[in-house]
Order: sequence, then structure tokens, then C-alpha cells
Amino acid sequence: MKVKMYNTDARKIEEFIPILPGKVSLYTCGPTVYSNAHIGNLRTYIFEDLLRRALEYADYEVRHVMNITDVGHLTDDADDGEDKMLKSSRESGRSVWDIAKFYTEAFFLDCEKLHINRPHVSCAATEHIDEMIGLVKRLEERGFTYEAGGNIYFSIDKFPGYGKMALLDKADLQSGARIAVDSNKKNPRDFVLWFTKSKFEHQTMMWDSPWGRGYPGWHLECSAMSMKYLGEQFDIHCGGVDAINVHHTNEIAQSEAAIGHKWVNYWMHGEFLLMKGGKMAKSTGNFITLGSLIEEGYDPMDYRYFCLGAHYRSQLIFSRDSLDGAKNARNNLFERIRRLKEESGPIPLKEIGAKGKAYLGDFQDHVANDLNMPMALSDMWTLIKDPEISSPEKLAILYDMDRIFGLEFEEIESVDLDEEILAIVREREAARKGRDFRRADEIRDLLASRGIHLEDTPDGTRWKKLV
RNA sequence: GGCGCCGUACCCAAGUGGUAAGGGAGAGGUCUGCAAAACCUUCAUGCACCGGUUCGAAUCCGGUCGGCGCCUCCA
Repeated sequence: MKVKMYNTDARKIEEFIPILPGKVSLYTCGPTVYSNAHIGNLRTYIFEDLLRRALEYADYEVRHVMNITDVGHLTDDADDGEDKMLKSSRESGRSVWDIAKFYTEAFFLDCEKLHINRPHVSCAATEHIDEMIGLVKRLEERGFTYEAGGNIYFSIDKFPGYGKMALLDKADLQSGARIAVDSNKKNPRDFVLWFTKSKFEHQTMMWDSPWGRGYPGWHLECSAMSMKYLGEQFDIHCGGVDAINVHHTNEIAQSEAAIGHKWVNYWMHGEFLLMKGGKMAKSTGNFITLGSLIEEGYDPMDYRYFCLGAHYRSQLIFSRDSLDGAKNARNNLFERIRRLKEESGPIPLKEIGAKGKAYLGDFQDHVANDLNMPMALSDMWTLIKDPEISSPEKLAILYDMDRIFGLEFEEIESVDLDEEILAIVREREAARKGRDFRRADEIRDLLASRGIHLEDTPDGTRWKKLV
């Protein structure tokens, strides 16, 4: 399977060619752990999970590294905002370190619920201060930095091709239009590599450095840690679209300036999840967490399925209506698989017939073509509905497809035996035989109120729990 | 103000030159004590609007209107 993917750097779909045959080095921008991730954040991690699964499906050995940003980032404009970690700490009365630990764990719990595979390496920024200092030193030695007002800045004018990926050369950016430009900067787009002049009181996260006690600039960690764990050139770097213009642009500048050659071969960016009033964002309070969806009665797989329905490079409109659509679809899907499993088990994948192979081939083509999951889902439904394919064959193919979907078809319970419910169902069966339909309906309502749904079939009564 | 993206049925959403995937919701039918489920059928002569290129356009070009993102931490 040859994987093709949209490379933001080239602005087109390219065939994926790894640096080392059969291996992929993958870096994905991780969370800032000062509060719970919202489902918009999670959409991007689902996209990255699909990417990794697709690469593994294509028989690549993937090494996946993700950062945990536990150094404070700013809540607001330029250097004037409050540090997010500090704010969270002040509001909750816990230390910044406790906050980071707590939300890191919460993040991975959310990922687990969504069947997002854990990175092979997840690295905290605060544990890699030495590497970041080392990178700034290299930049200093190569003449890309200057000191002003106590901070060390990266001079973008020293780096030819700055902003190439983001097409910034074409953009007439209004730096300072909405925020005050740091007067220390030679170029408004220069950025800080190392702060020693904190504007925040109670800054607790500080480290010694050759330039004084302080803390790192916010683009540094990804450059430093990705190089440490993946080498000075690696295959794929992912993130959300919002990272293109500033974060990734600056990462490229400082990384390539330091190492003197190309850094990342493929850049992939996930689009936003939109809500009625625009993008989902913590800063505006316009957001929903996975936990709140679960409280509302949604299964995490409803959300994963929902994300599968749109291409990762398209904005996806979130609403209760659209999520309910996904929930119904996912329920129907699981019900069908449950019935298939009751009929038989899967046959070995090798033994599927020509038509089944064709379905699987289409599926693989769609996955390999820049992760077209909507088409992959379409392939799956067509397969499920095809009366010419046997159930064992369908199951075999579905299980294989699920290596990408990650809905865990194999875990779907085929029958749920519960003696108490079975006894009540038998009582109702007796009532029906005696044509006491009033009693039968009473029992049906009773079970319905407990979330048990009954279906009378020619083979007897079946029941299932409603989600 | 600049840059980038988008506008497909009631909803979500694929499709980038060859005559509209898929899912959800809805409608009709079969079955059923009644339901539900299942199954069958149905559901955009049209892809924001106006012009153009072409044998042929949702797909390419120009314009208009509308939406989103980025330029500021941000998935």
C-alpha cells in the first residue's frame, strides 16, 4: 500500500517516501496541560491516530513522539497575557506541577476512551530544559540570536526562507495592528528563545541558563524534543492548522537555522471543529469536553465515528443534530456487527473471495489517499449491505478495516446474558403465549424504563441495552 | 487590511473535467397481538448566485454574495 498525503509545505498531495525504508518517524504536537482538552483538540488527535494506524496498516514501523507542554503559555496577546499554567494554578490553589500532572493524566484518559493509541514517547517540556538550552546555544553560535531587554530573540532576517511553508512572503501581515509589538524586537516577527524578564509575578517555573535564570520560549520545546527522539531530520510533523503560521513557522526557522539543513519532510495539519459561533476555543468558553458528552449519554465511539465522517482537512460542523446522526449510525453499525457475530466468526482474511477483496482494495486505496475516511466508511457500509458476501467474510473484512477505524468491532459483545432479565423476559413470553398482551406490554414498558429494549422475533424475544 | 480555505438534499458529509459516495432523519411497503427491530422501496435533472472556457463543469477561469480560519496563546 502506497500512502499519499497532503503536505502543507508543498501545498499538494505527495507520495510518502520515508527517510529509512519501512520506518516512519512521526512527531505530533501535544496538549498544553493546564485544563481539560476539548473535543476540538481531540479531533486533531483522532486525525493523528488515523494517520499512525494507516502507516502501520501499510506495514511501516512507526515511532511516534508527542510533547506535553507543561511550561506556561500565555493566555492572551503577545507578552501581556497571563501565564495559563499560573492562572490555572491560582484559580485552583494547586501548584503548577500538580496541575500539569493532573491534566496530563486526564488527557491520556480521554485518548484511551477514544481509542487513540498512545505515543511511543510522550515527553514533558519541563524535563527537557537542557536540550532547549543546547539548541539556543547552537543558534547563538551560528549568529541567529540577539539579546535585548534581558531576553534572547531569534532574528528571522538571518534565516532566508522564513515563513515559506505558511506562505508568509505573500502575506502583508499587520504586526502590531491589534497587539503592541515588543519594542525589543528588531523585526516584529522575531520571537523569544529564552526569557529572563518575566512579566508575571509568582513565576515558579524557572531554570538557570547561560543567559540568566528564566524559562524557554514557547516554540523551542518541539524543536528540541523532536530532534532528541527522532533525529535531526524526520518524516512527519503534525498539528492543528492554527499552528502553521506562527508555531510551526518558527519551529522550522529555529530548527533549520540550528542544524543547517532540512528538518521535516512532511507537514500535516488537521482542520478545526466548528461550533455555531465559530471555532471551539477554551479562551472564549465556547467548548465541550469529552466528559460532558459522556454525561449527556454519548459513547466516546459516537464522537470518534463522527470525526470519521469528515475529511481531516475539512472544517467539521459540530451540533447535537450532527452528533446524534453519528450516534445513530454507530449504534446501527454495532447492531449489525453484533448480528453478524451471532451468526459466525470471521474466516481468515486470506480466504476472502474476489468481491470481498475488491471492497477491501477500495478501502485501502481511500485510506492511502490522504486518509479519506468518509470514503472508507462508505466502502464499509457498501460491504455490510452487500447480500452476496457471506457473514464470516464480512466479519473478516470489517475486522481488518477496523485496524484503521479503531472502533474495536471485535470487542462488541454478541450476547449479554443476565439471569434476572432473562427471567423477566421469560415471564413476558408466557404472558404473550396466554394472549395476555396487557401484561406483556407492562413488562416491556418496565424493562424499557430500565434501558432494556425488547424485540420479538420469530425465534423468540431478543433484548439489548440502549446506550 | 493581507493571506489561506469553504459554500453540495432537512442535518453531517465525500466527490477537483465525463454526467451527484456514504451515514442520519423523513416517507411508503412487508412482517408483527400491538410495537420495535429487520428487510425492500423512496429521498438533489441538480451542487450559493451571475457570466465564461469546453463536445461535456459541482469540478477550470472571472465576478458577486455569504461563511470560516490565520496574522495573538490556540488543535
